[in-house]
Amino acid sequence: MTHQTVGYPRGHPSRPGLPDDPRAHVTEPDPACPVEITLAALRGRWTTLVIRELLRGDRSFTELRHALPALSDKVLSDRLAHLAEAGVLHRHRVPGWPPGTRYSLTPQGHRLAPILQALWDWGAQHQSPGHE
Amino acid sequence: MTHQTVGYPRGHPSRPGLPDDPRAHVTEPDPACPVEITLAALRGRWTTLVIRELLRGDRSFTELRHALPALSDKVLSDRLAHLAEAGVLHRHRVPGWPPGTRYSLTPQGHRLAPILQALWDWGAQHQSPGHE
DNA sequence: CTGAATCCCTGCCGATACTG
DNA sequence: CAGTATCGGCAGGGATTCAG
Repeated sequence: MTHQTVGYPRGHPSRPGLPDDPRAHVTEPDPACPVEITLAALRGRWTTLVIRELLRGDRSFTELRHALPALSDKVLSDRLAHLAEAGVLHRHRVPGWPPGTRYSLTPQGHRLAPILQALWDWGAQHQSPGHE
Repeated sequence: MTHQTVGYPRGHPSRPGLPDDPRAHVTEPDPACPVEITLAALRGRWTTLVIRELLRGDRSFTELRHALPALSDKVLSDRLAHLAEAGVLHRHRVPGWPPGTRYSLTPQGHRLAPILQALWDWGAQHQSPGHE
């Protein structure tokens, strides 16, 4: 997926990174676009479910597998690696035996909560009127 | 992609569709999840760029092609069909010659603006500290 | 002008099996 | 326990071509 978005019709002289921002005027998908960065972080099946689990507190690999039984090892591993690289979560290896790793959201990851909330609200509005 | 998200750590007794909502507790991807519905609407390369153009006003097929030169007919057609089905935009055929079709956002589509803004802001925060 | 049909190629997802 | 390696299937995206 790729994006380069945002740009309110009416003028907000200098909102953070908006219509004034040159990046809001790109004519083709650009991985450096902030919108794309965020959507890239959220992309992938299971991704938001993993984030939801971590919003409730830190978790181990096994706890995540238990919370999402239909999620395979490989995909969970992929998601965790992806989210770690995206700066959404943080790995913490616990020394000793049995070897353990805890996963917790970074501050940046916690800032996804209102976004997920907004996505939820839009989708809920969409289905309640039942226009489709 | 699939999601079932949202769920603030701290208790909000009855926010719209949140931790209290049973759908916030699903253990596997569900297309009926509001979060998934929204992400599905935004999914696809070029999708948010098309929405951005329409946020600035209604457009014709050709105007969109001109605004996004690297976007092929087929993909633009796909995106418009997808967004129309998602309830984001509305087709309006103009009778006469040359045959024309105008595309404009639905009210639901306009409600994506703050979401795209939020996505932008998160992504901008992400890259300014330059942690990657 | 506005699309739909086709073809190919790539990347994601899932299952299975294997290491530290 | 916490992953990685590999393989196959399938859907998405782009170019080209054709039609209303």
